[in-house]
Amino acid sequence: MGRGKKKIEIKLKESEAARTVTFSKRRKGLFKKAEELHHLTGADVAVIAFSAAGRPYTHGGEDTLDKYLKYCVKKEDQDQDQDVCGAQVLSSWLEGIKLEECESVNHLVAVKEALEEIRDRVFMVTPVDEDFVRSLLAS
Amino acid sequence: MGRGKKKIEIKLKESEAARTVTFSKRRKGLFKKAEELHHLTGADVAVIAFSAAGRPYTHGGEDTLDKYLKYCVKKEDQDQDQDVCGAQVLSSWLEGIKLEECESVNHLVAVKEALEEIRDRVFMVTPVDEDFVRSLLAS
DNA sequence: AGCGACTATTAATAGTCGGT
DNA sequence: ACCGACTATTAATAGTCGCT
Repeated sequence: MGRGKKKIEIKLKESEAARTVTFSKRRKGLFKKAEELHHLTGADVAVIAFSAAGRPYTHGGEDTLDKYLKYCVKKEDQDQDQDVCGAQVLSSWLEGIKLEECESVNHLVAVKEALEEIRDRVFMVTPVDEDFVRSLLAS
Repeated sequence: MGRGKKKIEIKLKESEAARTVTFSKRRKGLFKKAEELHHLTGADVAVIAFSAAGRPYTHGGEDTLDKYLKYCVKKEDQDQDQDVCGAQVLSSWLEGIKLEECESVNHLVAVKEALEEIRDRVFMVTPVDEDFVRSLLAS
C-alpha cells in the first residue's frame, strides 16, 4: 500500500519521468487554484506553463489564451534562431497599434507620455551615449 | 481564539473586503505554487492575475510574460468594437516594456523605428494640427 | 484598511499500485 | 508511458486577533 506523502525538497527532480509526473499533478493543482481564485474574488487569472519539454499549457483568461498559445507556437517555429529581445517585443506591439481610435487631445497627451517613458527607459538602461539616443528619438 | 479553517463554497465573496483579503492570501499561495512547479520540473511558468479592482499582479519567467504581452496585443487587436482607444493600448504596452533586455544598438534602432511609426500614425489619423503633435513628440 | 501570526481544519500531493 | 485511485502526510488557508 502507499506509504503516503513525504516531505520533499523544492528542487529540480533528477529523473525525467518524475519531472513529468510532478508537472502533470502540480499543473492540475495550480490551474485549480487559479480557477478558485477567479471564482472567489472575480479576479481575471491566467496561467501559462511551458513544460521542460517545451509543451505549453494554459489556463484562464477566457479562451483568449488559446489564441495566444497558437501565436506563440507559430512565432517560435518561425524565428527559432532569433533572439527574443525588447526590440522584437516592441515590434510586435507596433503591429497592434490602433491610433485610428485615438481622436482627442487627451489621447495624444497619453501618447506623448508613453513616448517620454520609452525615452526615459532607453536612457536608463542603454549602454550607449545619451546624445546618440536623443538623436534617434528626435528624428 | 481562532476557531480555525472552515470549508467554504467556491463562489464569489459577497463582501468587497473579504474578496480583497482572499485575493491577497490566495494570490500569494498561487504564486508560490507556480514557483515550486518551476523549481521542481524546470517548467517555465507565468501567472497573471488582474484583481477585481483591475490591478495587475504577475509572477514568473520573463520570456513567458513577454509572450503573454504579445498575446495581449493580439487580443486587443481583435476587440475592435470595445471602447479601447489608442492611448489605453499604448499604456498597456508600456507596462510590459522590458528594455532591460534591450542592450545593443540594433535594439535601439528598432526602438527608433517603432517611435517613428507611432509618430507617423499619429500624423495620419489625428484630427488636430500636425505642428501640435510634433511639439508633443519633440519634448 | 492592510498587514502578520495563530490555529483548527480542509485541500493538495508524494509515493505507490493497477489498469490501459 | 500515462492516467486514476488510494492513503499517509504535508501544505494551504478561513476565520480570528493584534498591531500599525
